[in-house]
Amino acid sequence: MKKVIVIAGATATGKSSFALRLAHALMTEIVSCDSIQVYRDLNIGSAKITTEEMQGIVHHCLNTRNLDQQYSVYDFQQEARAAIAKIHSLGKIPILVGGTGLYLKAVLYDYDFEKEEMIIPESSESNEILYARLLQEDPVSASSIHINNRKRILRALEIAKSGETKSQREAKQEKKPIYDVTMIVLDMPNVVLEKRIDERIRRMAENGWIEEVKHCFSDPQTWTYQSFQGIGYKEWKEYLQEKIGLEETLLTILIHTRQFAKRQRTWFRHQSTATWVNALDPFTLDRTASEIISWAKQEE
RNA sequence: GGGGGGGUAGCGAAGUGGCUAAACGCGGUUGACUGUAAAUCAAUUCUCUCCGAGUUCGGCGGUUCGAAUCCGUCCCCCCCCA
Repeated sequence: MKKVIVIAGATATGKSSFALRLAHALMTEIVSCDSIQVYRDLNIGSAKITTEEMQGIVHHCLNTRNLDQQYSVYDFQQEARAAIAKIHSLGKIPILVGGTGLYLKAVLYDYDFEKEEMIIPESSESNEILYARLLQEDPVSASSIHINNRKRILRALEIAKSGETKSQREAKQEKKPIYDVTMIVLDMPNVVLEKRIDERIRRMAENGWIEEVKHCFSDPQTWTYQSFQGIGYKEWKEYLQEKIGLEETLLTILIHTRQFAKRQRTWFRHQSTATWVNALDPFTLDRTASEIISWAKQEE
C-alpha cells in the first residue's frame, strides 16, 4: 500500500501551517479536504490559504468549482484520489489536510458511490410515510436512521432504487484503508480554540470579508447555492437584507463556528483512530513532525 | 410628584388558582454520521437520586385544601406626564 499522511482537526487548530512544514520537509504536495474551499471566490470567509501562504507548495482540491455548482463527497473522492495518485507517481507521499471528516474517510476507505445518484429529488411526502417505505425496502438502514432525518431517509430510498440497498452496498465494503495511513488530529483546549476562532473572525471582517460576500452573494438568487450554505456566508443574508447589524452577524458566525468545531471534534474522536496532538505545544509538534518524517522516509 | 407597563430557569419568552419543575426559541452539554457533511439529525439542560424526593417564577408576609398565577408590603427596571 502507498503511504498517505493525514493532518486533521477542527477549524483554526493550525492544520495548514503544520502541513506546510511537513510538505517542505518531504518536498511533497498537499491535498485539501474541505467542502467549502473548493469554491473559487470563497477565500476570506472560508479561511482558505492564500497563494502566498502556500509558499510554492502545490495544493490540490482547492478552487475547483464555481459558486453555482454542486459538490459532494463523490466528487471529492474522485478528485482527491486522482491527486493522490498523481503525487504518488512523482514518488512523493501526499499530505491530506482538512476538517471535513466524511471526505477524508471516503477517500481513505473503500466507500462506494454511484455517479447517477448525485441529486436526491425532494418528496412531498411526510417523514412518516418515507420512513415506512424505507422500513420496507431497507430495514437495516432504517434502523440506524432517525425518522426526523429526512435527508438520510431520502438518500437511502434513492440508493434502494438501484436494486441494491444502502446497507447491502456498505456490507460489501471491507472498511479498511486503501492506503498506508498515518493520521493525526490537531487539537487544543477549548477555551484557547474559541479565542482563536473569535480573533480569526475579527481579522476576516477587517480584511474584506464583507466585500467578498457582497461580490459573491448580492443577488438573492445566489442564496440557494450550495456554496452559500457554508458558515461565514449564510449568516450574512440577514445583514444584506439589513435585518441585523455587523456585530450581530459576527456573533452568529462565532457561535456557528464554535458549534462546528465541536461537531468536528466529536467526529474525529469517534469516527477515526488518529493520534491526537496538542497543537499548542511546540515540542510535541516538533516530535510529531519528526516522527511523521521518519515514517515517510522508511522503505516499506 | 402623577400615570402606565414590567421583573419567570444561562438568555429571550409563554403561562394569570390545581392537568406546571414551568410551553417554545436561543445558548450549553453529550452523541449519531458512507452523496448538500461548514450539512442533517438525536438526547439532555433547577438540585440530589433508580423509582422518587427537595428547592423554584424579584424579596418578605398573607389568603387558600392548593399560588408563578389572588391580596398586602418592600426593592428594582422601562415608558409617558410633571
